[in-house]
Amino acid sequence: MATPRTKTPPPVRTGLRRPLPGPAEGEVRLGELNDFIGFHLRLAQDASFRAFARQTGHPELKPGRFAAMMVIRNTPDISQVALSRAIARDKSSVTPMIQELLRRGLVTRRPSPIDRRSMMLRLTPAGEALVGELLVHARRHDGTLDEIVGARKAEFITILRRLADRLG
Amino acid sequence: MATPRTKTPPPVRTGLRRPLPGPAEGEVRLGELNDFIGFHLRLAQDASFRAFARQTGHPELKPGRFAAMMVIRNTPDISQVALSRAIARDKSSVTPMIQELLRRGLVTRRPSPIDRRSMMLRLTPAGEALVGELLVHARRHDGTLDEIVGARKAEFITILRRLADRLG
DNA sequence: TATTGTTATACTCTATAACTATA
DNA sequence: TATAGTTATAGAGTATAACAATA
Repeated sequence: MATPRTKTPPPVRTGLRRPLPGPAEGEVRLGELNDFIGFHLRLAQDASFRAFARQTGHPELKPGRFAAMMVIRNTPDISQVALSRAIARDKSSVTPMIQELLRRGLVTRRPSPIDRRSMMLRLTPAGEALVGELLVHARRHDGTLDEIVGARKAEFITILRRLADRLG
Repeated sequence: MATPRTKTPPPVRTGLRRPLPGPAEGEVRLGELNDFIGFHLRLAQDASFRAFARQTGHPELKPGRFAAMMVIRNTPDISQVALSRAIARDKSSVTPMIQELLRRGLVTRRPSPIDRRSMMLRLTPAGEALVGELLVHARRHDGTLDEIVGARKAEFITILRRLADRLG
């Protein structure tokens, strides 16, 4: 307080968050939290997200973008609203996302000839290339998850899907 | 553009996000995304989070706060760093969270007699009361999740825990 | 009337880096 | 040297509401 603080330079944002240590053994007691599915869902999703961001060499492209590009790739000429439903986000959240992908030359937008309100999205060749590259990392990442999940992968995914479906 | 837009009033933030519709059947093709654990983890976590926020009558208290309060309740005199590890967040993320809980009279902070750098956190009676109340909703929420998950709940949680542990 | 997409607006969460005080 | 906690700073993610164009 007595000494004037030197001006803080803007922190460098790496976008690559380092892994955070989990709770140290015996350090804390979670109590009933231990029985809550929601709590563990959050921790697992968070860890998975971080691990993916770390492993892919593209810290600027987050899993959310990757998922959107995958959907566009698998459903060419999809509209923004349909995309927003597929990734469970509001359409107003999709707009800036698509704008970024457009700016980076990864997707194209063409007006639909059928419905002049809506736009048809497609990946550009650059977009296809990037998705292909990210897919390598995504597969490796999911391979890691597979090992952790074990033999019951299909059942595990079924349950996750059921959760997402029924809670919507 | 031609017509000047009337001044937009600041949007009302409810904090209670409405449920978003999932992908409509047959509308999109997710392709390989369907096999990725990470993708379904995200959708399930997101849906669970929203459902919890909707059901509890306290839109101002998010699951993150609830988890933190539970940890403090179960581990009285825990330090902020230990808490940050328990909830897998950086200590700098804990500071504003604790400040909010302090301001609202839900926790107390006392300097540790052993280590004068660290603070001991506890719930106030008001904090205990709030946690107790939220716990009712959390239990109901998790009961819903239980039904969806089915008989294999224990195994399901074990897998989630393993994911969080090994990906850290 | 309803829907697609955009814009204005703004909140929440979270992190990094530097800093102070202790250890 | 290392750790506990704070602060300055800032980016990512996402939402609500109103709007224009179209259905």
